[in-house]
Amino acid sequence: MDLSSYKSNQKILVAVDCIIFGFDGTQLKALLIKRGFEPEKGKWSLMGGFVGKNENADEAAARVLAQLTGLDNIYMEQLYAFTDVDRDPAGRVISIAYFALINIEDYSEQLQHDHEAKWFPLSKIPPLIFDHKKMVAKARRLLRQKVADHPIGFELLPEKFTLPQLQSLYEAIYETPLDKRNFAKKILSLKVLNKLNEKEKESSRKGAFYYVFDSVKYDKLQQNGVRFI
Amino acid sequence: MDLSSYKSNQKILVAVDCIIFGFDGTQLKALLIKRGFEPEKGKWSLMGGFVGKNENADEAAARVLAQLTGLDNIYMEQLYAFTDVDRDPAGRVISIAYFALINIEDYSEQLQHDHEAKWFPLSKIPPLIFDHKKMVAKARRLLRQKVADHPIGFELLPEKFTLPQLQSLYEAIYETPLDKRNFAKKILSLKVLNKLNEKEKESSRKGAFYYVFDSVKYDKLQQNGVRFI
DNA sequence: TCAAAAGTGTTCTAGATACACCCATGT
DNA sequence: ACATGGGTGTATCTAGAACACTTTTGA
Repeated sequence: MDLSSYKSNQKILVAVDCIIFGFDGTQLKALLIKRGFEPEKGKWSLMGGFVGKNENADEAAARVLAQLTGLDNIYMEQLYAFTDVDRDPAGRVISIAYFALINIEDYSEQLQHDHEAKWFPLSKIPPLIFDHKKMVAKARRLLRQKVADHPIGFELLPEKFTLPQLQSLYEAIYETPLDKRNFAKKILSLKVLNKLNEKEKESSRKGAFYYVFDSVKYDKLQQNGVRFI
Repeated sequence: MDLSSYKSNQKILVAVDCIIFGFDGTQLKALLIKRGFEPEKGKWSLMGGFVGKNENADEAAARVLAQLTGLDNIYMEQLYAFTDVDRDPAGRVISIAYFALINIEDYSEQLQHDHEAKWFPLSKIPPLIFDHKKMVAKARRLLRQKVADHPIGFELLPEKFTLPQLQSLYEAIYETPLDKRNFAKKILSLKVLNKLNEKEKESSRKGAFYYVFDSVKYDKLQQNGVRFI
């Protein structure tokens, strides 16, 4: 804190913007909305909102996210505060960006229409307003980094998932093919997945066993430090 | 952004606080100041200040840091935005925390007195105001993480440093002893240090060769991804 | 000559990578 | 019967960990 009194300092609008990632089985996607008001009305944008009087930024981000997706209890994390003086042409607004991971299937079509929202593959993000492109890029870097040693990839999948699904997810995140033998070996060696006695039969004749993430086993491991990939 | 107009939303004071790390050859330390104004006057605190009308948070943090240390061009990075509603009892203030690494020798005694500032070993941080303790803890986690794959440890040392000095630094950061043979092997295998034909003779009879970090060599390596430790 | 820190090499182990075939099933 | 994707094991290589003695030199 500096020596000047609180009163003489300038107050600033504080917003949150959410980079919402989803995975459709093949591609990693981000949820964008068509901005409904000026400035930049009609342009693609991240979902955002202002931090209110009686909430912190985490709460504001959760509120904004619930508004758009109808979902609660989403995995979410603060990414970075974007504070450039002219980032918003309409006035001095800083934005605290959050990144969120959701299971794309949980997201209702209805809300998609209500908000003119759309999922875009990361390779096909349209031009975005303000500094939102930077936000997406930063979120993507954090996702890669995080997913290597935290069990957050599962947030992007249904509760029950198959190893091939999980592998596709990692391949999408890292944009690189992985060897399925080595992948299975590595993931299963962590012993944080429980195999179910049930197969997913949509995508192959043979069917692939479902697994679920076991957070209790993970927590026990956690002490040391885990590498997921 | 949300549908409500900009005007109806609440503006908030935005501060920056700096966690300043230094290394004295043995211990990792943080620079704290005795707060000179209310609330909490006289308590230990991080160095901070408000974000002004015509600067972004990075600039504000650099300004604050220069005020306290007289130093420019310091390694600095945004850490996290702390936004809890009641974090500052005097009003709604959010704080964007920065962490900075300085060479402790560059820091003048004079300024230390001017600001009633003092270096504290991380194991002996006194009670701090507001949420500053959380800030320090978070900064420390980031330092450990960062230093593993970015060449920032050097920021804490003089330009010329010896391998034993560098090793002590890593030992202080990770709070664990390291094997000097393995350490030297690993660090030198990166080939980003240049050995000088000159020895540091203070701390031993034999003397230890000085090295300097070669950022050009590092940049070439950088493409791939490096692990420092 | 001895105390104190610097410097240096080898072996072992574990994890990462590369790689190819059989299995189950629906059509 | 065959096409499709699922599942599995082994050999090799590389990086990290463990470990002890010699060198230099000022006092």
